[in-house]
Amino acid sequence: MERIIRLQRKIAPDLIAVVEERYNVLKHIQYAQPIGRRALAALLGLSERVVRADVEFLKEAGLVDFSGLGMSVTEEGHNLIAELAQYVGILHGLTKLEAILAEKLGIKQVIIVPGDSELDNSVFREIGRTAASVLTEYLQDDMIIAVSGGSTMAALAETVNASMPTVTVVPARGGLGEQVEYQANIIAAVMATKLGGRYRLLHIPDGMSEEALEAVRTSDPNINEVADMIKHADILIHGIGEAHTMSMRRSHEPDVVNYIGKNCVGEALGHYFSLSGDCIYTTNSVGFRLNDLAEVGKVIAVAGGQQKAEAIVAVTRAGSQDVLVIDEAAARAIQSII
Amino acid sequence: MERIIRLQRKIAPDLIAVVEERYNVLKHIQYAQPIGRRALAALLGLSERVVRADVEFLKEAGLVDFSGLGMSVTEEGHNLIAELAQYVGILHGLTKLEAILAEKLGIKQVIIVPGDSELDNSVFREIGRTAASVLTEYLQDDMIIAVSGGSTMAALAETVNASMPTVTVVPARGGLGEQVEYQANIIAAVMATKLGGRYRLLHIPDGMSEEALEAVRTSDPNINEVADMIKHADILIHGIGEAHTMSMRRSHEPDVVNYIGKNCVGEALGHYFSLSGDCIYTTNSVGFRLNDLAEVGKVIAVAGGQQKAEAIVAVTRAGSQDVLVIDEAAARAIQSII
DNA sequence: CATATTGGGACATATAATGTTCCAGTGGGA
DNA sequence: TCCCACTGGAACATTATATGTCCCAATATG
Repeated sequence: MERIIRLQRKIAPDLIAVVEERYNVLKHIQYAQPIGRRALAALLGLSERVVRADVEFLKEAGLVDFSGLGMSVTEEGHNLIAELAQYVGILHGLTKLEAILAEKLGIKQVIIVPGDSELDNSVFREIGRTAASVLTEYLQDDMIIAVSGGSTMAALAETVNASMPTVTVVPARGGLGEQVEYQANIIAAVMATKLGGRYRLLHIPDGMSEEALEAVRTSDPNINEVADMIKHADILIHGIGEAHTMSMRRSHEPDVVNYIGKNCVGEALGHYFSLSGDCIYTTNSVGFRLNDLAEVGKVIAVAGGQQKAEAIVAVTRAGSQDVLVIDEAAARAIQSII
Repeated sequence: MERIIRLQRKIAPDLIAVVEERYNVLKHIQYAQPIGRRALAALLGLSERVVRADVEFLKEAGLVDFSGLGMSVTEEGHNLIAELAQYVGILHGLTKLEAILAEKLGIKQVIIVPGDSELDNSVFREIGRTAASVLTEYLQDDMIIAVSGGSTMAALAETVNASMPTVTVVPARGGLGEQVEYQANIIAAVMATKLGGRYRLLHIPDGMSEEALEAVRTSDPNINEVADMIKHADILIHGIGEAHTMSMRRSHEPDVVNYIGKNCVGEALGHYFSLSGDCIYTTNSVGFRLNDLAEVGKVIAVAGGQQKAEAIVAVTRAGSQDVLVIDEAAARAIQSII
């Protein structure tokens, strides 16, 4: 069952919308029968003509009957509703969940990729691809895109597929502590290459002292330039990490790791957040800072896996994300904790 | 699995064509990769633009890659083909089977309703509804429709749903030996009422002697009139019966029943046919005769259940049917005997 | 270097979806 | 009994989408 629906979503994603709509229409007729087209349209929030097209199909399929009083579902239609319920339940579950999470987390749009990226690597890649197509959707000429690091972002960059020669990609923050192919610099370069556009890099390690930072800043004018581009990026697209994992990976001092582990659950762009969404700790670096958010056009967050549920909640509570792309496992885990 | 596909066929039948096409395109790319749009279009027998729309979708879904050499399926696409194979196999199985049977039986169009009408009553009704919509498709003003008797035809008549006030419905043959609601007369009346049209009846029992028939004919001018309408009907729509069952039901003489049971397998419109399609025996009655077939516009045959497989083969071999509506069980049984 | 094929792009046209409006019936309530 | 608000059916202009038909620069292959 689940597998078929996965296939469906992959090979014909627009079809599920049709199925959902027809099921929904049928259900509403059952609920309010006998009911007329106009009343039904008002009930469903659809235009009369669209409802008409739907009910004409349902009539043709023998699922509804027409009479002078209005439409009503046939016995067969009644049976079908019951059967369709669980089918559409799974189908519709995610889009419904998307709406719920969007409201609860205060995000404009939540996109849930079916499956579990921790168990199924194809789901992981699918998150990347989905986020990439969201990005492509917003892309326009001469835009500046800021990207974070991380394995998810790396997968995303690989699947970007558009021609945007006038776009510039920059890393959202310095940070050289990680595996090289997951560094923001590399990801910015990869993405820019895929887009046929330009990129600028930031060669600044995470966690430098204030003094050292200042010294590098003054000695290298490129850094301030890039930092300024980051602050006014048109699109910021970033991953979300678990606070503890990230603090370990970044080799912070043991007491800092401890402090973060005790107080924080989520990390994004070098900021560590508590579950309530407060920024508890920030690594020293050049680049994006939390109060730059207001200046940025669109913010797209990407993450997957139920382990990251708390982290996702923390980060989304902290700032105003526009789009959140997650997998089904994360979505369900989030639903259970908020 | 089967159930979901049944739901799909019911709630969104046109969508399965899309799935099939995309699967087909994907499969052909895999077979001939790397291949270009034009070559692929030629291979598939589709127009270039249509292929293009498909591959653009497949590309967006990450199932194919484009390069200067042509298109090739990604690893994910490769995996998906394997998964889709069985899904589309079932989906496509029937339409493929329709084509096979149409060719082997020499019928213009075979329509297979999924399921087994012997086991599932909804399938039985679905056959009726499907045949009714085929009928509606061909219906035009002032047409004369000849109908046979039988339970399948009764189900069909109930589901007819169109407004055709200028249409006249007549029974294809006399025949009063059966259950009243399954008689051709009643079915003609029901169907005419559903269409808002007229009907004419034939009050002649099956199996009268030649002399008696002649007597009734001369005494009642109405009979010859209706008989003439039948001969020039625009649409003839009839059921198919098992020879032995029908001969019993019609209370023929014991030796006739025996003769039919030994030599015939199929019955339609009072004619009994051998498996090879030869007319072995004909009940005496007024109305349609085999050599009237040429005069009739469209012939639609309807039947269901695997028990009727041989009967269907016999009847379709006998005359030129235009459309045959059967259920999946019958279709598979037919496939195994031809 | 010539050639055939590639993907990408553009644009007119055909087809389908949709918005909008009207109509003749027909129940139910006054 | 009459009126009114509702029904389904139909029509038509408008919009959106799909499709057919070219052309182009790039590129692998000989």
